[in-house]
Amino acid sequence: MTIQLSCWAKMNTEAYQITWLIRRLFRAMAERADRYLHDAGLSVADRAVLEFLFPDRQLTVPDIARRYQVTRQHVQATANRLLDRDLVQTVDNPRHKRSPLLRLSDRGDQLFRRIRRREQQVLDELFADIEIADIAITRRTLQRLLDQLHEKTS
Amino acid sequence: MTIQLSCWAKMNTEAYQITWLIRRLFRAMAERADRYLHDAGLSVADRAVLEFLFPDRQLTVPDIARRYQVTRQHVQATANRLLDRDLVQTVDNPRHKRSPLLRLSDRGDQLFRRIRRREQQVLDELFADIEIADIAITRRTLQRLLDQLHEKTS
DNA sequence: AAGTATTTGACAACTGAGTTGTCAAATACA
DNA sequence: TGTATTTGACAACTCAGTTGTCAAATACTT
Repeated sequence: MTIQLSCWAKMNTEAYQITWLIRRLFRAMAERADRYLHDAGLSVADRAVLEFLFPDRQLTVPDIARRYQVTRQHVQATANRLLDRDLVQTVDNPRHKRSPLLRLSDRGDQLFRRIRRREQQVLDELFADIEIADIAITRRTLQRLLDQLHEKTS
Repeated sequence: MTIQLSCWAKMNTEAYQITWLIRRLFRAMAERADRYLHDAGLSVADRAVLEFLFPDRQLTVPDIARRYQVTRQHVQATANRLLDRDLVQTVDNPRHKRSPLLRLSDRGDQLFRRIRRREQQVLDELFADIEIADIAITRRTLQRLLDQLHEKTS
């Protein structure tokens, strides 16, 4: 991550470094997350679906897929695994016979709360040394980058 | 990304949102990157290896693996693809008969320069609206998070 | 110099988080 | 009514990696 002064110095802008850092952080965080998710027997995808249903939302698989910006088929597979493990339940959907609403079961709710508590501990540690103002600016900047990316895409 | 006021409001801290944003940005950026990398017939892994050799470094496969923090076997596969396509060349390694040094070929160098130019355009656009001070703070904050994560891991 | 430990390329099988594509049933809309 | 879209189930695929094994090359210890 050292600044290199050469004909391609322009690429070593802070902007470029940010994109690089996002990649590295994604991998490092995924690795960290895997550790405690694995204890609970969950994948990242499982966790994401649980989060959409937490604390008491009722959504269909395609609903979640649209919000998660992921294919319906992928969410379906994840939801089916969670149903098999009784972490989510189906609720009759008055709007569609074949596409039930999903909600957390008691077990799912408890498990997800445990996971969030663990995550909060990790986050508290991770951000302990960083000034609140910087955190706010970072969040806002990342949000703007994401908005910018999505704007162009759609 | 709306703030929810409930018993789990604490989780909707800015810290939590940052980790969420990093995930989303990673995916959005990968999607974007794929578009122009695909035109050049490159994968993200290919690009990473080219970057390690740019502009005129000579490294072995295990060297790159260590710097990239990725398995040697994975880099090997990538390097072999790049060798097949004449984007990199081997140079005899005085320190190891079976493990040659890799360097960019002329084609590889030209291709990588083209890619960087495209990337710089995308980055310029992406960061156009964001204040320089915010970019600096964001970069510094992300770097500190990454350091923090690696510190704990090792 | 010999013997052991480590590093290396090649090969193979696996994983995780997705993707695309197809089918038939259910629903929405003209 | 008929046609277009949405949905669950199933299957095959991709991408960026992983682990594990083998034999050859190198490095370290005595």
